[in-house]
Amino acid sequence: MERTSFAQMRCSLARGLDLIGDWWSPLIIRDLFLDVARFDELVEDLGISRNLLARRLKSLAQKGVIERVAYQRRPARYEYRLTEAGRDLVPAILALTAWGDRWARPEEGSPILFVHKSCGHEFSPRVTCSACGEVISADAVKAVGGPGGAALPGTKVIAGRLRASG
Amino acid sequence: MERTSFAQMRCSLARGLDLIGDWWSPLIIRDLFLDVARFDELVEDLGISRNLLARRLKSLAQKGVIERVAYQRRPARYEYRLTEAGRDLVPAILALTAWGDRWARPEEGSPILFVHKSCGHEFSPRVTCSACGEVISADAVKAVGGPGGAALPGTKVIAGRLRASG
DNA sequence: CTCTTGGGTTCAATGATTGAACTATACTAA
DNA sequence: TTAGTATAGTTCAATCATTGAACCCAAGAG
Repeated sequence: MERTSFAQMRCSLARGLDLIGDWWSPLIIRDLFLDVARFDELVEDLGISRNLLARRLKSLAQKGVIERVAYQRRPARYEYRLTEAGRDLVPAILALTAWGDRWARPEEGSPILFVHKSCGHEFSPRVTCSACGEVISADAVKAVGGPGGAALPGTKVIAGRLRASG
Repeated sequence: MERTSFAQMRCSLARGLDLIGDWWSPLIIRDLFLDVARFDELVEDLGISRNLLARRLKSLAQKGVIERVAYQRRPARYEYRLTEAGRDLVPAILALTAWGDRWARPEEGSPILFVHKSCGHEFSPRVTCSACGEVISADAVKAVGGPGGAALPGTKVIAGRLRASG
């Protein structure tokens, strides 16, 4: 009766969630992105249990999203850094943050704002179409089956439908 | 010793995660988006435990992400639909799916592909800057403190830093 | 009047999360 | 020399959540 693993599902969302690992992980990745990178800082910032943080960091490192790096020897001290995969996850996390900001913002206003260094403006992350550049809404997207689709747990019903409608 | 709630954190990512509720929820939302909307279909598609699905659906409905709608009376039968907030979450989920597709794709290829109805092209969801339209990378983003920031659990260290650097 | 369908509940067993206490190493100051 | 501090964890008991299986109930359908 372990928690059901998403790793074997034929769904990139499920497999992505499996890499992330659990509920605290997005906040850990947010913290690493914001340069809160050391064990005790993470405990203090998040209020997470120390043993749980230790396990999460190990899991994220093992999955290749973060890495453990010594920032000094004698005494050996470590911090955690985003890998390439981890940095690539940041925009998706920003998109989720923007959603939270629209639908669950504190009364006092947004906790964090983002500035795009390239253009200098404060901005809101938007999800757009790689083909035409337009902002994407749920209604404008049609899903079609890909070569990796299969009717396994996680996509048992979906796989057949996408193949039929393809 | 309940699971730590993210609802009071002064972080839109944490609050967004709190709305989503748990690990299965993104997959449930994906299924609703793909018109797998009925209780038994969800159980079959995902392989989720029935009692857990029931609790998740209640929680998502209570948080305003989905709604329970009778699609017939006599006998009363229900399906679940995304609310406006739920539909607005879809692009963020697509961004996460695209990340999973880059870093955890099955050997056989992508399980699902997306077509943008407006332009007719298959596409990959991209996160872009609302000000200049450029694709965003982690390195190009600077975070600054907003009016809702506060040094509470979840942002105890971050809040001070963002205020200082603002 | 029995069977099937849809939409759930209830239950025991097992894992995961929590918070507190503890460990270990190396430097620092008195 | 000795006490104290900083960093980075590990160990532990108690509680919570997740799992899978079994069960329930109403309303058609045969």
